[in-house]
Amino acid sequence: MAGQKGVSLKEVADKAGVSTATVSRVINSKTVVKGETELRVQKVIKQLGYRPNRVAQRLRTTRGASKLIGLLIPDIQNPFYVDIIRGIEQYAYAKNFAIVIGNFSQNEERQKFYIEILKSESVDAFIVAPFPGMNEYVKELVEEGYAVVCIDRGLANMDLDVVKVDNYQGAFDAVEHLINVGHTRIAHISGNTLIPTTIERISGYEAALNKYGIAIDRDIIVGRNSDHKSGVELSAQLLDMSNPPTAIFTSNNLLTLGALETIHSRGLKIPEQVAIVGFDDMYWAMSLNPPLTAVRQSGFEIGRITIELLHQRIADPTRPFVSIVLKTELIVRNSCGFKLKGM
Amino acid sequence: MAGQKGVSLKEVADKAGVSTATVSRVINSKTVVKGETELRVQKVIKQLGYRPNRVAQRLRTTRGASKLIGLLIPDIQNPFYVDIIRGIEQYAYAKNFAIVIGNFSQNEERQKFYIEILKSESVDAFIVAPFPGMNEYVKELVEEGYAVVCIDRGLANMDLDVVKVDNYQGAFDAVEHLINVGHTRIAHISGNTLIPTTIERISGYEAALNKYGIAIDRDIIVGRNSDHKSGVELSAQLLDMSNPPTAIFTSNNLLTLGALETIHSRGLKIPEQVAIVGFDDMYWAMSLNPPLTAVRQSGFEIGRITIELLHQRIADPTRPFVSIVLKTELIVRNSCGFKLKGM
DNA sequence: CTGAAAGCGCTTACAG
DNA sequence: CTGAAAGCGCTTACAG
Repeated sequence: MAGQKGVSLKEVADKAGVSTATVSRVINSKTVVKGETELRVQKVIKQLGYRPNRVAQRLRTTRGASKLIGLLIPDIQNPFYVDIIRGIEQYAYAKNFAIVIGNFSQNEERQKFYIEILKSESVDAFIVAPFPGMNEYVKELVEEGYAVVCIDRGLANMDLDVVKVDNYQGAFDAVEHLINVGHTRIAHISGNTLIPTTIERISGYEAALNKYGIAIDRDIIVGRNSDHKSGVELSAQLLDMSNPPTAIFTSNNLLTLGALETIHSRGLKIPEQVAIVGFDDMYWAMSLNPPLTAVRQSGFEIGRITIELLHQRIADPTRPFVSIVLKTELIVRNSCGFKLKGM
Repeated sequence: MAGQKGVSLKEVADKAGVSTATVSRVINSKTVVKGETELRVQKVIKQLGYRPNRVAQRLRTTRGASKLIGLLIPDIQNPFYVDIIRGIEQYAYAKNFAIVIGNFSQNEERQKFYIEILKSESVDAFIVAPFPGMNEYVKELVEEGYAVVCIDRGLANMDLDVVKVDNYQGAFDAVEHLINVGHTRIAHISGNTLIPTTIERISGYEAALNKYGIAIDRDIIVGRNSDHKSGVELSAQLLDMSNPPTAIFTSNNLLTLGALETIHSRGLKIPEQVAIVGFDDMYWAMSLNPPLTAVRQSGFEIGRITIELLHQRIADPTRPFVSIVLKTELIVRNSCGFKLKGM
């Protein structure tokens, strides 16, 4: 069980013939240390391969300096969040931050569980895509003085820094593309309407139809959850209509995959028999048949910006809240068809 | 920046009129505390909403009790590893363990970086899918007395607990299925041959061909890296041959996706013009067109078993090393075609 | 510029 | 069964 512990500050101090305070100073370089002393200490540090014990550091220092950030992710199976994690990590790597990930699997209870764990691990700050609705737990975090930045969506009951994407515009672009290519009967499979993101995408969808004078038909706007199963079932429901849509706009990647499964299982041709465009690009979207047309939101970029905001917030807790809204990009591949004559 | 710190042990002790030692005892319940005292302390704990500070606990306790496990993952974008993470997490959730993930992106330098970070975070133990080849860093970990369990592959230079899948048999089954269905000219896109897994899959491929008396043609066994790009390029190379294969067996999910991209971009029909079976199932494999036939290895199960082994190893560091080999399952969907007459 | 000392929040022999 | 005390490995006023 044992295993030798690492070299300690004290050992370095002894060997260098100085106090631990001095060694600590050269490591943190906050106060001035005489050049000669510093060199001597540095040498011993190198010699002994000394690495500060972060646990001890964290116990000692006040919040904001512990170099540990808690990351609360709704679903690690969703590639969108994986991209965000990668963006955050990139920065963490460079800045010697460590990240603890709590994957709460779209479960409020579990979100709470991870918040508790991460608190008792003394994280400096939290990055969270909050469980939808009134989120008392995340709200509490802020009230307790933690730096918090939200991704993908904010809180219903509190202002916060949030970095997200222009969901309205992204949805608008997708649907406009469908219209440009000749569709008029366009369905929308939306997600969990407790999530603001879902609502914004519905608005974008409706706005595009309005712009082109296409009446909105509530029968072909369907939604339940933002998951694969809903995609499978709702697309089936749509396709079963006596007057089925010729095109579907899906509100996220899981829904898209579900719809695709249904469409293929019925042997329907895309885009000839039914066109599809989805929110969220996937790195394997061109391996699909046909390659999928999709609204890309850069999770990586969201991650990068998020951690920058967090950094600022730790440095200045009084800075006003900001909302960063990134542009989406419509990636046109082959799942919507091409412009039809005369439309 | 501040934010009140949580309630401390001392506060609980004061309010309950006992020493901190006693409070600590009721929390860890290692020694006997008088029923009455215990009740009183429990009540105060509840009242104050006290939660032990894990950082302080970790600083104090010897290795093996800190409830923190380091997880070294080669590529968080690969859904196989995501499943493993989920399996591990499930258990962590139940046992009040916390997990720190280091995603080293197939980069040895970065693997080392994370090992250092995790060490200085005083993790109890490591779970690692080691960077291929002689892995001095992981070896060192073991020598320093950390509990280590490997996933997917072991170390070339040291015996260790490892949990993996029967790669040989999985590959064999895939290729045999291709043969049963009528193919004789079967190519193999393999991966990084430094990874034992890759080698085992090649063996399985060859064994299946041998069993049915099909000559092995080195020209159609191609391999470079285990990534998407290699899949795109190597499949193109195969398809460009004057005598191209009628079927391809790909060594992992990324390779499969890459090959699919090439096949679709050439407008080739699957399975009529080229059949494909891949190692690694993906949760969206049935959304592909056609739904992909694949060798499933349960990452979730691997994760679950891994953490159990780790638990045992922490409890008994002298237990002999074991290698757990899980079965794979061939999921037959529609990418290989059906039995042809007369074969 | 540097050291002695206190203390972060715990756990664990050692006494009693 | 319980408490006083030491100590895990650091950092940071406070003196000098």
